[in-house]
Amino acid sequence: MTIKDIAKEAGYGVGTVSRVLNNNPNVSPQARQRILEVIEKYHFQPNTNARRLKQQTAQGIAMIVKGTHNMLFAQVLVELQAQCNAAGYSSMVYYIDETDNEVEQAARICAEHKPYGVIFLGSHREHFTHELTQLGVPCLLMTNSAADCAIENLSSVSVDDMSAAARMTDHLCALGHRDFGIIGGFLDTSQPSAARLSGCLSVFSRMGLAFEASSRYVAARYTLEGGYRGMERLLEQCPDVTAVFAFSDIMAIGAIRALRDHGLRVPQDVSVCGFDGLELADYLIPRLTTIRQPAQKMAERGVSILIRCIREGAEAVHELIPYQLVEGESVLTINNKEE
Amino acid sequence: MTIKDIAKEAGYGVGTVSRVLNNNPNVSPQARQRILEVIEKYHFQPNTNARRLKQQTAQGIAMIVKGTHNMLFAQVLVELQAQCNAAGYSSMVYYIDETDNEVEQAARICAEHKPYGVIFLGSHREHFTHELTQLGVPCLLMTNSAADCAIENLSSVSVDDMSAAARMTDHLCALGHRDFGIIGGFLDTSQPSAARLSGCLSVFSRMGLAFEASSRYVAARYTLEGGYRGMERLLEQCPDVTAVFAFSDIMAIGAIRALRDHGLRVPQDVSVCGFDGLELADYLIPRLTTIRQPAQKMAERGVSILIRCIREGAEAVHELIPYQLVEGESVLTINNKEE
DNA sequence: CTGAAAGCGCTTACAG
DNA sequence: CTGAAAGCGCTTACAG
Repeated sequence: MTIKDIAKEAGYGVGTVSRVLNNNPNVSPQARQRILEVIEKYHFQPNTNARRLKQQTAQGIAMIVKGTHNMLFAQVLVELQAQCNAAGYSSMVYYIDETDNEVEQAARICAEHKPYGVIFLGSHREHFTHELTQLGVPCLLMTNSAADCAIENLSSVSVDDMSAAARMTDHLCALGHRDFGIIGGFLDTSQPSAARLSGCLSVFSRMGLAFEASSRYVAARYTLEGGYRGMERLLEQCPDVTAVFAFSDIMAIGAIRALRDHGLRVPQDVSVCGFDGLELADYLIPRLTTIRQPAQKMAERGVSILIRCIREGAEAVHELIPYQLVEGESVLTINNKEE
Repeated sequence: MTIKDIAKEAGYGVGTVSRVLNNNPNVSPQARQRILEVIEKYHFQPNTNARRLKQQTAQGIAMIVKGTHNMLFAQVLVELQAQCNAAGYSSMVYYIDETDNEVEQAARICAEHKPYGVIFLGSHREHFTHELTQLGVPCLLMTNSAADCAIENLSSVSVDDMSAAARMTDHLCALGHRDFGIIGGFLDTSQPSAARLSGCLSVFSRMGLAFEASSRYVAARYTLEGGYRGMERLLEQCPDVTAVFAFSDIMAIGAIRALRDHGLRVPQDVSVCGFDGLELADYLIPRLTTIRQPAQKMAERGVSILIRCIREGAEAVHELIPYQLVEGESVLTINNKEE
């Protein structure tokens, strides 16, 4: 069933059928009505490939998400889609494997779907090379700064990871904590984890605190199980910790469960804080002390920046969004008896 | 940049270029090499629309997800994608608004992308009419039975909601509970909630228990906040409840937090159980007693069924997957002093 | 192994 | 307002 069949059945030419399909006003009411009838009768759907081939048209905004397990991404994604729709762009989500090269995948997706722009959620820094410019469309990295990539078509929106981690560390220190454990991502691949760790370290050094990273920083996946196992390793390697900083809320949940399974209570025995500020964090018992990355605000800024790049050919920008320290119930003041 | 430009630059015809693009063996090594060079030089990507227009080719399997907030869907989705990839199909995820008509959206998506098949996660039963057959491809509804829809191209894979809810209710009764509250979805739109409620009711009536649905069944959205507010309403309407059955784990988390905020502990004061069996349920404190819907198993069966329909034109089937009652720490035995 | 040509289903000036 | 025709970029028999 093609436009030709419709034309024949309706007794008009293909051009006229095409016009009614495209809401072109230059069609007589009776022609329109008759053609609409036939279209309805056969539930005709014009071939999009042919249509696009002619129109050379693009397709909204592609969102490439690395890993389906990240709840922060899920939250940001919802907001991104809402913002895109509000701005009149359709959006398309592509989940790719955590081990895939997102830039290669983006090239494939651009070739197939010709989006106006591409948004990345999650990234391995090493993949973001100048090859990205060959995509030929504006790109945006979410929740992760790409300022130091210096790729001309790549913008980014994120919180200042280093500063946020430092802020949380300061908070814990102010409450009397001195013996820290950290559960974060793998430093060679997770840029945000590296930034957050350096934020923590800067506070430690300012406070004159020793921090044996080899035993007190545990690298794990950003999952419940990662947090759980990471906490178990911390308990082995430095059972004296009074405060554990998990670099994601999900990891923090895993860590809290591990502590409980080892007979320790949060926050009475050990304080635990997270990072992300998921809605979930606010419903846990204890409510999680965490750094909130404002998903809606980030999405709003991200889409706005990307659209300026698309429509006006604006230059890439790297924007930092204010984070927020959320005080929950998972962190307690400590009286350091040793001091 | 088109195949024609490449052909000219390489000194061959477009046919030959097309052949190397498609790995057709009928190309001399030197032609292949030369053409590949030129392709590489310009980073040429063939136009997918043109390609598809010619090949009339389809595109893997479309997954239409209603609402981005459902964690069970997120889990199932991951498994579905893995299964599709393993079977050699690419997959594409389309999130649609909770208020959208998923069948209309599916029609649009089929017209645009011509998938081999469509998988629905989440549904309003009323939208699943015989219009679905006009999609012309096999469809599959996940986590929700479509047996009574009797649509010839629609299969489904789900647990037996009624039986699962009855099983959980039996379990609670066996532990001595008599005063129940239920937090579920809106019965007019959520088919699974209706089935689960009827499972509960069947046990109540078998046990000779009165259940005033108007006050003891609270309808809410399947969200943390829905669970929280639902629990608050239960506390108002029937403060005597000893056991609360939430029809999703996420709702259960919200309910537990609400109880805590009203000075009640779980499970010491009130028992709470969920439904879904998310990985998260196993990391909460207390671990959640829940019905596990085996995401991996369901995805495996779903994809296998859909592929048989696609490849062999097999008839739609409606398969029930065994659920599992997971005993966590959120439910306690009760001594009914009144008896 | 290669090229010229037809055709996929549509849109859009162009001429009427 | 309408139709005939060109052409979007590719693939694929067909003939050599």
